[in-house]
Amino acid sequence: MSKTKQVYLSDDVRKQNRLRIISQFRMHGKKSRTEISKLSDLSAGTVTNVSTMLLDDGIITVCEPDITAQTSNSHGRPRVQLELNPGYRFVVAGSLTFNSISLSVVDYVGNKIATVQEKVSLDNLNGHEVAEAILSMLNSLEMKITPSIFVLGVQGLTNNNGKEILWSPILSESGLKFADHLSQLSNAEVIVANDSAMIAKSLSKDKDYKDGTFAAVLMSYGIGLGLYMDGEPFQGAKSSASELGHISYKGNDGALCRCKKHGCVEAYASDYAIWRRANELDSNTLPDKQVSSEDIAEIIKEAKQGEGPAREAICEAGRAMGFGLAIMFGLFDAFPVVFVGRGAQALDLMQDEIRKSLNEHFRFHKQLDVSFTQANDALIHVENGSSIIGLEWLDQQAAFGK
Amino acid sequence: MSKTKQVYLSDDVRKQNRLRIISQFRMHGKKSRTEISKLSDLSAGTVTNVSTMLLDDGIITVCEPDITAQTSNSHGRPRVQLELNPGYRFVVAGSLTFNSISLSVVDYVGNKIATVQEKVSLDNLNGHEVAEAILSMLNSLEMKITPSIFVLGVQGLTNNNGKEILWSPILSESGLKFADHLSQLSNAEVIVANDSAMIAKSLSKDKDYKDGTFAAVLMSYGIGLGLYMDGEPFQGAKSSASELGHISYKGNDGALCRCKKHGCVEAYASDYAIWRRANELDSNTLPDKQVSSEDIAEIIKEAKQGEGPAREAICEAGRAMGFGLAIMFGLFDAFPVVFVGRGAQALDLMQDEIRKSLNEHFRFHKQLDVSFTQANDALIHVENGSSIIGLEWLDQQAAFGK
DNA sequence: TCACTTAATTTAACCCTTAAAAAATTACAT
DNA sequence: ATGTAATTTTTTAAGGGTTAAATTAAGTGA
Repeated sequence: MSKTKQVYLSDDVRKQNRLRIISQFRMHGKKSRTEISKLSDLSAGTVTNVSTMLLDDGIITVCEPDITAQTSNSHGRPRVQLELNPGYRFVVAGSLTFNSISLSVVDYVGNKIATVQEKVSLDNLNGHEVAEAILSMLNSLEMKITPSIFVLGVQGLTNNNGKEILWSPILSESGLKFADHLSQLSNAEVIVANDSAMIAKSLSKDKDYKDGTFAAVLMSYGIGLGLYMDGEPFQGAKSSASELGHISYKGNDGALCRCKKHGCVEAYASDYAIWRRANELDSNTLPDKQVSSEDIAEIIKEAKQGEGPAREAICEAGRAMGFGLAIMFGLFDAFPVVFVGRGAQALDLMQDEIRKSLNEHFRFHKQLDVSFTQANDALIHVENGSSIIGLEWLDQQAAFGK
Repeated sequence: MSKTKQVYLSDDVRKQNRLRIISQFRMHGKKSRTEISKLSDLSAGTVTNVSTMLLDDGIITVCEPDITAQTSNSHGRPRVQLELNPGYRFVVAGSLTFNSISLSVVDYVGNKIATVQEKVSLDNLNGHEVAEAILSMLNSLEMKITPSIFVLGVQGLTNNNGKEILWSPILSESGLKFADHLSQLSNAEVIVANDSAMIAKSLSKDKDYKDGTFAAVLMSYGIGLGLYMDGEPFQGAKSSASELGHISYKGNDGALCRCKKHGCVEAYASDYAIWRRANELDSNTLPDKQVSSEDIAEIIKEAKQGEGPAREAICEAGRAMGFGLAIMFGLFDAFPVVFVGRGAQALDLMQDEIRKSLNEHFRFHKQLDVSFTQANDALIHVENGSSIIGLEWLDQQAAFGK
């Protein structure tokens, strides 16, 4: 029944309350003790005690009284605003894609204080070399800070523990204990996570999706899926993302997929599939070209102009996607979907096909009222999600000590 | 961040520890204070305090010293065994099927103290009448106890809150707020839950599956699915079970499904589908006959004797099931499956086909080492799972007070 | 300057846990 | 029988945490 050994000693009460107060600052930014007391439902006394400790530990700081705020025109002792101490710890949030590494240094408040991006073909490098590349990029920034944690979004399958890249299209090695490499070199915590899961994490903080149930579908080199149920990320039993891309859409006489089987959703809805179809290439061969954002933009432009192979490619992608969603909604219930990535920019063009296909394949007696939206800048969301993960990890450390 | 308002006040510490101790008795049966202290990781003093309260509240009782246990040949003050008080509260655990209601009265320890089963065609009754039928069956037992909670397993889709039957093949009404009907008449708590979910709950207490990840697949009138991930039941966003039966297996030119669409897994793997195929009927019509256990047993017998329509029906069911599992495993990762119900009795006959189809449709880069087992007596498991749910509810009430 | 208001801190009471001491209850040796 | 050792259970005292209430701090306004 109580699997996880939970101890409700006074000591843990204090730790829980530390986290509670830190979380309030994380959510709301600058707040006075009184406000925190109300928000956290803890007594004023407790907030005073805990804040004193957090101040001592350098986790929060006292804000300079805001001169611009003029007379507060309120009576009584003025509130003293506190906030998370930006310099307490630092997160490196990053994203690894097939041809680039991009990193951001984020302070404890969540401000991005530096960014660096480099074109690198990762498939030539082994785990150790990737780790070295990351650190040398970081060194090039010549910052005087030491990051406490790296969080990296990667395309592909990662282990639930955040330590291994089980498989990734952008790396030659598979089953890579990547975190260990970087961890040893940097002496910091390392978490590797699925890029779509990071996008979903980022979106989950949007007020539209907060505490809700939704899916982020990343349409680019492959089809990624990040799922939130009741505000909590959904993960597979052992590995990261659920596979939407490799649902069998057309059976084994369908188009060739990167996974070497035929008929997967990905073989119709990913960027290479759309490009292949738009260029009227053989659906039984994989294009050896890396499809670029410009290629997709071009196809979308053509598709908008009317009937033709470009339009047909987009529509077929929509039908495959609708099928995949129908299957997923059957297993999970239906929920809003946010499309992200290059392919998502064609959402308005393919939305009708998605819905038609979804309705055709969706089975009875569940509600089917879902909204589709489109989010731009997949990369920003990956980094943002990674940074949130990193900050949450730091909050845990700050609350429960090390 | 902290969505659910969790209060870690001293008051709740006591309540948590009450639950912790109750759970130990629930798991291990008769135990002395000393043993509970070790098991629960609470100090002897706390266990004494809490047990005293639990004894006062009638939640636990002192066991009669076991005369047969002879000299304990141990020095010191003998342990006093305590156990859950069987008479503290009672659960009615039941199962509603298309042609019967079956109920068991279970005491607080978990002993089944009475059972009653009746043939009733539920599709002629409305919610109120079903509730009345249940209570009159209970009255016929002439027991002097008042149940505190009813937990009923039903085929079909139930709401996550356990109060509504959203859709069930055995009832004419849909969107039925069934719990309210029975609750008002009985003045007790009522939970309605999906039958497959109850089967999975029951199996989750087996040592083979405890704390694990597995699926219970009920093959009978339809295809039911009960899922456990890391020892926790998986539910859809709003409604109960995930749908394995209505995954599109053959596309819209496939066999007719009860859901009025074509090509669902259920249209090949459910008992009516197997019967239809074995009897070489048109796959575009639904048999109006309710297939019985005997019908299925007969088909299995024939299938064992060699090639022919019976054998082919079973194999086709296996292929459909394998396809459904492949889809599911893609989304959730692969895990052991327990087959239950009439159709499951053909597991040995269809296992090869399931695995072949599974391997064919399962997509790359996830482990695929799953065990298939077969559990008999679906009904027993439904009732057992329901009873566990009821007892857990009572434990919560006992710990946190009302 | 004084009354008034609001924020933050301190105080006193209370709850719960634990470790240690005490009490209870038995086995066994003499 | 009786005393000693062993073991379980209860009691006690100390310690940590929380809260409500009282107090102190720090402003506004007349």
